[in-house]
Amino acid sequence: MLAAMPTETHAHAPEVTWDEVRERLHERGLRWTPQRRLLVDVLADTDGHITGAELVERCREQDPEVTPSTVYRTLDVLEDIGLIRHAHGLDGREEFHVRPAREHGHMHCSVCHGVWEIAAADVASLVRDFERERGFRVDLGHLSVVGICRACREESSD
Amino acid sequence: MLAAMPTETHAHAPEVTWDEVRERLHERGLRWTPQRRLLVDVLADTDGHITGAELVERCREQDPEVTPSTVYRTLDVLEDIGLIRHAHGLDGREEFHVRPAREHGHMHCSVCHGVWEIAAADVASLVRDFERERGFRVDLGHLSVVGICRACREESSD
DNA sequence: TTAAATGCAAAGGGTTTGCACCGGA
DNA sequence: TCCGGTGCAAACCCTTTGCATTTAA
Repeated sequence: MLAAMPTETHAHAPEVTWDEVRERLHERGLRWTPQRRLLVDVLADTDGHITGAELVERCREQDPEVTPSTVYRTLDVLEDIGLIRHAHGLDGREEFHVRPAREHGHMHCSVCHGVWEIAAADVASLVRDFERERGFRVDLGHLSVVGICRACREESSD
Repeated sequence: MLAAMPTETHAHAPEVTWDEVRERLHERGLRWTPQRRLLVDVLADTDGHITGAELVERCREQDPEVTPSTVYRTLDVLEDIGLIRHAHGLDGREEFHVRPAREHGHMHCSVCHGVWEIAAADVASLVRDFERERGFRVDLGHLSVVGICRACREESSD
């Protein structure tokens, strides 16, 4: 697994940046603990999405003392302050993803289980249509499009 | 939901009707048992979507002898023959739905937890765009759009 | 000091599996 | 008869919770 490395700066300021986590917590009377720091480090190293169980595992690799309960409780807190967000993967499990500079949905290939991001622009007309025709406000961050990716289609000599 | 137009559905399992279930099973050397009959009856009574756990419960209401393992195993079989299909609900749990005459996706309101169908026509341009621009074949039956419905938006004095 | 956070262990909930028996075809 | 299906119980996996203890602020 990757070692924790310096956080990359997010070009387009998300609501909360890694550097701000500590103060965000403090603002709410919450605390900055070694365990939270570890989890935030792990998250900062994560590209895209990751399940709670995987996060638990990665944290424990670096510090076996960390318990699942702490990880899950911290995930809740981090979601509250807007650092991360969760949606559901192909298998239905929760997948957390780092709050992106730009909100986006996910495209899952049911064959290779690959996951790609869907930018707002990619589904702009969908969002617009749902809004206009049904008064439904699409939650892009929760949008999940499942299907078969190009590579897998070609592989199965489609 | 709105009746829609001819769908450009993808080649999927042949449509299976309730009457055909028995013979479909037989074709594969599988058996038609009282438990399967019960589950099929329950499914036939179900409008839209339902979780595995709920199906277990409904079956047991009618016949307490039925066990979860049988229900889940049968659900697998029924999905194999194309009678039902599953996607994931808001909470990430599997939700089965009766194989519709017309394949469709689902729209979930994260406030009231309402669920509506999305017809192929409603997302035709999305499907087309993904196909053309990414070579990605969208699985409409697995499409899940989460957001806030009109009623809930109005209720929160939007 | 003191409430928040942690570790531990146990519970939970939905789903799956191993196995011996049962029963459709 | 034969092999698929069933019930049972236990296992599983991920996640949550209660509670005593630790610790950040």
